Amino acid sequence: MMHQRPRISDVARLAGVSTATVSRALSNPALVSEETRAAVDQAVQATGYRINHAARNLRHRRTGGIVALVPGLANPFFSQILSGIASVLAPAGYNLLVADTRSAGADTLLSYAEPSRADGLIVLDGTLPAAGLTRMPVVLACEWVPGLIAPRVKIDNREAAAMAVNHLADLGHRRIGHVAGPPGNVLTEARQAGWQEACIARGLTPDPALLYPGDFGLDSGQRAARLWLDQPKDSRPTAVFLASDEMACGFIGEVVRHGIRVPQDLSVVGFDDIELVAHIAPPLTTIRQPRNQLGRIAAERLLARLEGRVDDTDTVLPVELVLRGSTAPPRG
Amino acid sequence: MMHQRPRISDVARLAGVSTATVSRALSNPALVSEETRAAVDQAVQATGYRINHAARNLRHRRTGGIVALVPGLANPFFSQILSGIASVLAPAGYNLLVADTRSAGADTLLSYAEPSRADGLIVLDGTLPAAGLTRMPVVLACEWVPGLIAPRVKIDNREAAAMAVNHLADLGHRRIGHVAGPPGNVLTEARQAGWQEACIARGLTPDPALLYPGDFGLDSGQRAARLWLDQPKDSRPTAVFLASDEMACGFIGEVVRHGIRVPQDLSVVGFDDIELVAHIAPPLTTIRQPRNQLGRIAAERLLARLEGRVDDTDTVLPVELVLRGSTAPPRG
DNA sequence: TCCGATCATGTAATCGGTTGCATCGACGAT
DNA sequence: ATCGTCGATGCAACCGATTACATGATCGGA
Repeated sequence: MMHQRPRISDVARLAGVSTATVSRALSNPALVSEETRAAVDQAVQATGYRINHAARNLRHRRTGGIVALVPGLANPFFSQILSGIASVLAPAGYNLLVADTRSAGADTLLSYAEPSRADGLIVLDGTLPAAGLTRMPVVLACEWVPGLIAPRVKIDNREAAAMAVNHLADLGHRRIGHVAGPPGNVLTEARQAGWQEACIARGLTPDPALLYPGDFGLDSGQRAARLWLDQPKDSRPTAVFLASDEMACGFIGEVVRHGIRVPQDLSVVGFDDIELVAHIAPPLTTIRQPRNQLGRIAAERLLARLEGRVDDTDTVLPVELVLRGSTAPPRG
Repeated sequence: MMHQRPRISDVARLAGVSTATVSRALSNPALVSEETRAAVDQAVQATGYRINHAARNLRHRRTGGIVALVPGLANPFFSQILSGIASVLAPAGYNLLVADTRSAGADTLLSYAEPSRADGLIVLDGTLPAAGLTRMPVVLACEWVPGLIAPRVKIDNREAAAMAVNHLADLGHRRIGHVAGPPGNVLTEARQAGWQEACIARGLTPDPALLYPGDFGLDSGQRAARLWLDQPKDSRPTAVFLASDEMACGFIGEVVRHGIRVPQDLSVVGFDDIELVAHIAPPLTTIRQPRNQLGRIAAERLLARLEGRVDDTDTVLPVELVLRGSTAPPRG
């Protein structure tokens, strides 16, 4: 009678060889003779043997897992990056472990950065403490932790913001507002700086009255819209660049509800190009980030690092201004 | 000079006890004396010892991981369920492994259902073969595999569809269309059946001309809209119930682009209540699914199963019809 | 004073593969 | 005929923690 699950020694006994030979036949077939290989294969079939990963990993001193630290799993923006990551890791034989940095305590998170839990880390959250992340190979994707030396895969957020502003300025807008991301976020800072610099470069004033707080979420876009609606008509911006598409949706939804027409009365540019915004009314003009590719490249660079190819350079992916229906020249 | 990472024997030597005592002090402190515990704690501090999970798991014959099989990680619908799952698993000390059933071969997927890779499985994809999934504890969430005996956490899709139809019928609509999900999907079938039955119950005819193919995706909503636009004005439905919010967005975007006004010319009801649809113009009337809760409960039931509490009943969560701006009485 | 119960701790087997080293036979070269 | 080489395989020591069992100390009770 067979015990629980068959072990390698069960296969060895049935094939009439040692466990060492079975192991070699399975993981490096070139090392064993043709006949032995056949005998082992048949014994594996007969017993229904499946390898025990825990045992193999213990011996190999690796886990076969990669952790992705995500600030908000429910966020469609990050899930598309995750999708890119998964599409690279799965074929490479790695497990993708996902941890939400929002719903876990700091100690829990750091426990993911242990070599016995995962072989590497992909960090999508720039607000984590750099200290805890140095114990294993790390790649930063999209966001990044200031002070942490590790390869980054990202876009040029400053330049991207400038593209948005330039587009609006080209249309003739002179007062271009900005709804920023959450305070302290590296993306927030880069995009806001890009907005400021581009305004100045075009001879426009990035007045504080044109800057609205936000946090990338839908509701904060709505709140920004209320602030905009409360401003006197002749001093409020005729165009707004928002640091995320979600905020842009919240913003447009709110102003439209108050009778404002987009783009006739107000032009709006978003950021990210999440799938949905091509289909809302009006379709959103936005900056497209190659999210899937971003995830894929981050994963590839981490794998390269695990194979010993160390390369601390940053990868900067190109963005694209997608012109749709939410922008037009100002009235008058 | 310390070797690589400190092992339990390093701690033992420093504390002047055996490895067994260290193990006990760490995992079951009640078993050791006060002084020993203090000595061990101090030695742990001094060495910076962290447990090796692979070794512990090998001995315990468990992995500490739960796999979620997701059809399309990038889909915001699923990522919210994942978020619920993660919020339960992390505090319980389990790793969440995510695998995208779309981007992996069948053999790869089945390899996730091995006891040495994970302790349990949460299946969000109803199109998987039941055969491979029986090797470990499974819970089905949202979608389910027909023929697979395992607890299901889901909503009453028939009833939910009926709620949508009844709402439209109450408004006075007599021709109510339906854009279905992908063929063969269990949700597609249940929702379509609910639409049919409710129509009949209200004395309406679920004419085949009122039924449009779809696949839950944005584009298929757009395609359905083109079909609708091509129909003669006096025979096309005055209201459409779509099996997903994404399709509803694609549908509305397309008809609005052709000068149709929602809800004046056409009423639209979606399904899911993904976050964004509250903010588009017009805000979408839809069926809300408690996605986060769905994930949480699925995870809790799996954990219960892992602790030996077997319970094969289904959990049916309540849905809610959310009234917004995309529905109104028909003209005339 | 002696015995059994109780508590703290150590010894060593165990979880299940992997792999360095040794062994052995066959074969080509000298 | 002899030696060196090479290919195939087995032996046994790992990887690092857990835990059944054994041991020894302590203590209360007879």
